[in-house]
Amino acid sequence: MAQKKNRAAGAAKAKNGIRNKLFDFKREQILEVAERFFYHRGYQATTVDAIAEELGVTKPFIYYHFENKRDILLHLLERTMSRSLSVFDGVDVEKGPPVEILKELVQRFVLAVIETRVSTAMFWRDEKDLPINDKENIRKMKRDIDGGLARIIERGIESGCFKVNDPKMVSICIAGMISWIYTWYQSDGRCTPDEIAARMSEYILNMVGAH
Amino acid sequence: MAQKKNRAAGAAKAKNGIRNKLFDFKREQILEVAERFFYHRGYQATTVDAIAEELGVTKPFIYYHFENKRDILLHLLERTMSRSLSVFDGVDVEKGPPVEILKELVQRFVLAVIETRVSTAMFWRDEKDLPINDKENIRKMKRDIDGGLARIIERGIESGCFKVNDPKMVSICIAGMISWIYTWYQSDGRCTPDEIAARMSEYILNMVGAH
DNA sequence: ATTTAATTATACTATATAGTATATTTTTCT
DNA sequence: AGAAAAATATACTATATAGTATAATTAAAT
Repeated sequence: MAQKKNRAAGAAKAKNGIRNKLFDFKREQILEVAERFFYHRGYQATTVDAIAEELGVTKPFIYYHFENKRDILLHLLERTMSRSLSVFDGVDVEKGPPVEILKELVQRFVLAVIETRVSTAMFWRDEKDLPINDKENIRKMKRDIDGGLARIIERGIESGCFKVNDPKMVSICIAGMISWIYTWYQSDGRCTPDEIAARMSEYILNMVGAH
Repeated sequence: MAQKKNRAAGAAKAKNGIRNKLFDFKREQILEVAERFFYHRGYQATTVDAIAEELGVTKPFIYYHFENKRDILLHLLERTMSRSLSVFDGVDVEKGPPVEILKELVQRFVLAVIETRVSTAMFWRDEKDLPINDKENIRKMKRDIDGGLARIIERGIESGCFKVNDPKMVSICIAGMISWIYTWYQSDGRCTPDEIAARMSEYILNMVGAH
């Protein structure tokens, strides 16, 4: 009959706006540190104590703000997912010139991966540490992204501006090539994010035989 | 002054061929189970006890054949690396028609990734669990692969049969797109490995503007 | 100001697990 | 067969770490 002691478990009350903002702020701080640590050391190898120490607090502070360790990972991954899906914001894959739309999507996608590369790495590495239904949730979002790319490629093929077969495989290839950035991008590297985006969109338009 | 008790530490003697083969065979059995477990559960989450139990032996059996847990991971990754590098066997990137060579390399690379997808996943996930100099070793091999691809693309550009800029970035894109296969390939999927290899090589030749 | 509720810390539990000292069994050699 | 060496198991240690019961502190409410 142990009742929950932390706030993380229950929904935040509508009133007390200031307090809730403070609560959210602290959660953000925890997430920021956790992200860094999970990225460099991995989820399993990161201890809750280490996160607490980095923040200058103690473990119960963390458990007051999150239900458990997995809960922290889940929040990080959900944030990354929604950022990735936002690539489609304001873009209607069913209308407009496929070449332009694909180019735009690729560029946005590249920038999103670079921006979220730390959590994207966890995405592909630590997903297995989630409970099954959260895992399924994430898989679905991945499918949505591949599906969006596949649809624009299909339209491009139908309208004759792309010359390529198997839109599904092409879209997986595109998604892979872009996602892969997280394994090699370095902020002090040779190219800026915009340059990378520009080149990759060029390569990808070549790939689908755009003209 | 505790002297090593396991054979894993010392070099195998040249004589006693049968015994060494048996020793190697047992090591292979351990590696096979470890690979499966590391893949599904991750390195950290896999216990040595679990590996032993799956094999129907006990923990000291493992430690007699390997120095420690990391040693097992290291052997798995080294095996994968050398399989990946074998993609270049008998291929001279400095001679012959770039189109044909790139096509051949891509197809081989695809098949290698599919074949070693389990350990390739670990490659990108559990590398961080290795000691620094082993990590550096692995990085070097990755660079060798990207470098080989970049070289053939450079030659293709020089000889006018590829139309694309920035060979280095192109080669990273190619390597990424192919490596990515490990995240989605399923043996009961829609395409056979050969079909995937054929399509990808086509896409990639498109990408570099081959004609 | 005092009471109550929310927040954070101290100090602990329970458990998991890498690695090992030592005993036992099996194999090899003469 | 019997001695020596190799291979494997039993039973243990040491340690790390997720999570918690409870106490102390701080903020809010009356």
